[in-house]
Amino acid sequence: MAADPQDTTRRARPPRWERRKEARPGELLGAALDLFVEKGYAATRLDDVAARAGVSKGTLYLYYPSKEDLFKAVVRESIVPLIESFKRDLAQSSAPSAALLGEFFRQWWSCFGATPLAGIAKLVVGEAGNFPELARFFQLEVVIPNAQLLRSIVERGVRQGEFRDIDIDAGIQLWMSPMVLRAIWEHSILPCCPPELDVPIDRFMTAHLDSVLGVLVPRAPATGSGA
Amino acid sequence: MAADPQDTTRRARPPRWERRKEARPGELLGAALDLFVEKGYAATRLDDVAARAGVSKGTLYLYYPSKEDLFKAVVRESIVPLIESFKRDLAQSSAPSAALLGEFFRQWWSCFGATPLAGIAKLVVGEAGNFPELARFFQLEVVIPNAQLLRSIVERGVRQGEFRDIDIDAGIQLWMSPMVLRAIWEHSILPCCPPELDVPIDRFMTAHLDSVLGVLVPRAPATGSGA
Amino acid sequence: MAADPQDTTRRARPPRWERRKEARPGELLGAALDLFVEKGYAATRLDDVAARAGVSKGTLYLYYPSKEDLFKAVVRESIVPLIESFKRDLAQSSAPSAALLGEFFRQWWSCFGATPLAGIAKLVVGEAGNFPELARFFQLEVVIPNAQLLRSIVERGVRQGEFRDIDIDAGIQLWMSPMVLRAIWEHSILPCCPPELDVPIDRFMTAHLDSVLGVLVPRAPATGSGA
Amino acid sequence: MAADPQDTTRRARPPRWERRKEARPGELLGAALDLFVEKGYAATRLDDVAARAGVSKGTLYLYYPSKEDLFKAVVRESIVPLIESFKRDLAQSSAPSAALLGEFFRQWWSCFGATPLAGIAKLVVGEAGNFPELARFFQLEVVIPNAQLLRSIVERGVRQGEFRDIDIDAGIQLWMSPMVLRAIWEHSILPCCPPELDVPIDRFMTAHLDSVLGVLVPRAPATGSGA
DNA sequence: GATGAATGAGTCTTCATTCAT
DNA sequence: TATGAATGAAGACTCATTCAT
Repeated sequence: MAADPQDTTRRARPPRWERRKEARPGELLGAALDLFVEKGYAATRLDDVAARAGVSKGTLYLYYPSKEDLFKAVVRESIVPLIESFKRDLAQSSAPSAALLGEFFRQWWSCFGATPLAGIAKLVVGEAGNFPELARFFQLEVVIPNAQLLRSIVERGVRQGEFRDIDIDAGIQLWMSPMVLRAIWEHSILPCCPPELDVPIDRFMTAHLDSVLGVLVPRAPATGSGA
Repeated sequence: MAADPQDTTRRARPPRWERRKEARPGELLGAALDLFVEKGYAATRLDDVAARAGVSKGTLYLYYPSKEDLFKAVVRESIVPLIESFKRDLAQSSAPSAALLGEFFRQWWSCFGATPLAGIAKLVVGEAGNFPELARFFQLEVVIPNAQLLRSIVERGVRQGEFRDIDIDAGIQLWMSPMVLRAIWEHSILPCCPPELDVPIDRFMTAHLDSVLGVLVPRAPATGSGA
Repeated sequence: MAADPQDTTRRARPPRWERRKEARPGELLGAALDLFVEKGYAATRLDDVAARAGVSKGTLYLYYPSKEDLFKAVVRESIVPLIESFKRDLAQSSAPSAALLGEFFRQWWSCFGATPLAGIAKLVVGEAGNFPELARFFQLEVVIPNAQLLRSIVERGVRQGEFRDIDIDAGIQLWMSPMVLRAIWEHSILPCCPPELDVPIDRFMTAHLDSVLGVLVPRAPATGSGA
Repeated sequence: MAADPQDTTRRARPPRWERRKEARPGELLGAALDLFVEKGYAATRLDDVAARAGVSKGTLYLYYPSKEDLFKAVVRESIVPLIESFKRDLAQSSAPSAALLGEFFRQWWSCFGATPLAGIAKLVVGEAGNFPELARFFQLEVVIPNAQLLRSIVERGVRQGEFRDIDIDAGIQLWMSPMVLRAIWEHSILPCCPPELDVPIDRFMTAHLDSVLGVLVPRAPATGSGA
C-alpha cells in the first residue's frame, strides 16, 4: 500500500526538467531580447540567456543553432512583424498624407522607439563593425523596409498634390534620423546620465513633425492645415 | 614633477628621434584611438594596442592601469580639445547667423563626422550599457558642450532678429540628429552593406540646412542663404 | 523468446511494410555501419545513426545501452560472417594452389578491400588505443581467422609440392600487408589527396601476386599462373 | 634585519611560473607527440598537453595558435627531419644498390617504425576522414618524400644494371606496405592483444628484403650476392 | 515500446592581467 | 623602466545520455 518500489527513487519529485516545446521559443527569444538589449551582442553570454529562460545551455542550441541565429530570430520575431504591421495599417488608410505621416512617426515611436526593441537598433549600430553579417541582416530586414514605408507615404502625398516634390532620398534619412537617434540614445547614453538637456518626447515629436511638414507642405509651415 | 601630467599626452611633440618617456603616452593613446575606433571597446585587444604603439604589453600597463583607464584617457585627449577649438572658432565670427549655422554644421562634419573620431561616438553609444562611466564622461565633456555651442548660435540669431523664436531645446536635438546619426552610420552599418539608399553628403547637408533654416528663418523656406 | 537474439540482426528480412520489432536491430546496425565507416567511432554521432535508421535517439538506447555496445554489435554482425563465407568458398576448391592464392587475394579485395567494410579496418586500427576491447575482438574474430585462411592455402601448396617451404608466418604478414594497407589507405588518406603516386588496382594486384609467387613457386618467378 | 615588508607576501616563494622561452617548444612538442600517439588527434585534449608539459593552456597557445598547428609542428619537427636525414645518408652512399635498399628499410624501421613516431602514421590514417587537412599535410611532407627516396634507390639500381626494370610505382607501394602496416599495427592493435601470430622483426625484415630483391635482382633471389 | 526534449560535462580558443627577468 | 612569457577564467558550441510523456 505504501510506496511502489519504483516510486522511492523519486519521492516528492520536482521533475528535473519540463517538456515545453511550444512555449520554449518564445521564452528563449524573450530572454535573448532582454539580454541583447541590456548587454549588447558580444557581451551577451548564451549561458545567461539559457538561465534567464530557465533552461540549460544545451536546450538553447536545440532551438537555435548559433548565437547569430538566435539574434536573427529575435529580430525576425520582434521587429520584422512590426514593420509589416505598419505597412498594413498604412496601406488601408485614406487619411490626408500629412496626417498619415504624423501617424507613422507616432506609431514608430510607440511601437519601436519607446520599447526595448530600440535597444536592438543601438546594438546593431554599435557592433556592426565586429559582426557585419548582423548589420547586413538588419539593414535588409529592417532599415530598408522601414525606409520604403516612409517613402511610400511621401510619394503618395506628392502624387495627390499634398506634398511638394523634393529630394525624397535625402528627406527619408533626414526625417528618420531624429527618431532613430533618440531611440538609440534612450538605450545607451541617457540611462547613465542626469537628464540635463532632455526634451519631453511630445515636444520633440511636435517639433519634428512641424519641421518635416514645413518642408513638405506647399504653403503653411505648421501642422495639419487642410491642404 | 616638473611636467604637468596632462601635458605628457599632447600630440605636437619634439622630434621623434628623441623618444623619451614623456612621448610614450601620446603614442599609446594614438594607437588606442585607432583601434578603439576600428573595433570598439570590448573587441580591442591590448596586445594590438601595444603592438601598434611599438611597445610591449607590459609597458602599456605601466602607463594605464587597466583597459578602462586607457579608454578614458583616449576620449579625454582626442575629442574634448576638438570641442574647445570649435568654440573658439565660432566665437570670433561676425557673419549672419544663418551663415554661421551653416558653417557650424560644415565644420562639425569635416572635423568630426568625417573623421575617425565619429567612430568614438559610435563606440560610446554602442557600449554605454557596459561602460556607463564612459557614457557619463562623454555626455558631460562632449555632448553638452556641443549642444551649447549650437544653442548659442541660434540664440544669437534670435536676439538679432534673424531667427524666429522657436523651441530651441527640441531644435537642438532635432538638428544635431541627422549629423550625428549619419556620422555614426558611416562607421557602423554602411561599411557592411551595399549602399542602397545612400545620399551623397552634399545633397544631405543641403537638404538638412534647408530644413533647419526653413524652420528658423521667418519667411524664405528654401535655399535662401545666398552665399 | 522464440527468436534467437542473434537472429534479429540478419540482413535479409521480410517485406519492409511489416516493420516489426525484430527488424529494428538490423536497421540500426546498418545505419551505424555506414556512419562508423564514414566518420570513425568517436566522430559518429548517435543522433545521426538514429536519424539514418529512421528512429528516434531514445529508441537506439532501447536496443543498445551505449555507443560502445552498438559498435561491438556492428563489428560482430558485419565482418565476422564475411570471414566465414571466405572459408567456405575456398575450402571446396580443387584448383592449383597458385591459382587458389590468386583467387584468395582477388576475393579478399572484392568482398572486403573494395567495400565499405575496409573502413571498419581503418577505424579499428585508428581507434584501437581508445577502444582496446574492440581491437581484441577484431584481432580474434577477423585478423587471426583471415591469417589462418591464407596459411591453409600456403600449407596446401607446400604439401602438394607446388610451393617452396619458406617462413610461412613472416610470409602471411608480408603478403597481407599490401592488401590491407591499400584497403585502409583508400578509406583514409586517398580521398583527401590528389592521387599523385597512385597505381591502378589491377597493376597493383598483378605486381603483388608476381611477388608472392616469385617467392613461393620454385622456378618461374613471373606471371606464371597461366589462368 | 628580519623580513622586508615587500617580502612577506612571497615567503619561500615557489615562483608561480618560470620563464623558459628556449625550452618550451621542445617540451610542448614532446608532450604533444606522446599524447597524440597515445590518444589520437581528436581525443587529445590541449589541456592535457599543456599539463604534461607543465604549463597552462594559455601558454600552449602562445607557441602554437591551434591544435592543427601544434600537430603540424610535431610532424615537422619530428618526422620531416628524419626523412631529410635519410636522404642525406643515402645520397652519399656508394654501396651496391641491393645493400642500399636493405639499409633503407633497416633505417626506416629503427628510426621511425620502432619509435613512437609510427604512432603518428597510425593517427593520420585513422583520422584522415575527419581531418583531411592533416592527411594532406602528411601526404605532402612525409609520404611522398619517403616514396621518392625509395624510388631514387630503385632507379639508381636500374641505371647501374643492378636491378631489373619493373613497375616501380607498384613496387614502391608494395614494398613500403609491410613496413608501414607493421609499424602502424604495433601502435594500434598489437598493444591490446596477446601476440599470437607475431613474427620477430628480424625474421620479418629478412623475409621482406628477400622478397623485394627476389623481384628486383635479375638472377639470384637472395640477399647481397655480389652482382 | 517509442519518442525527442532536456541536460551538463567537456573541448577549443581568447584575452586582460600579472610578474620573473 | 621595460619586457613578454605565463596565467586562468571565460565563452561558444557539441554530444552521449537521461527521462517525462
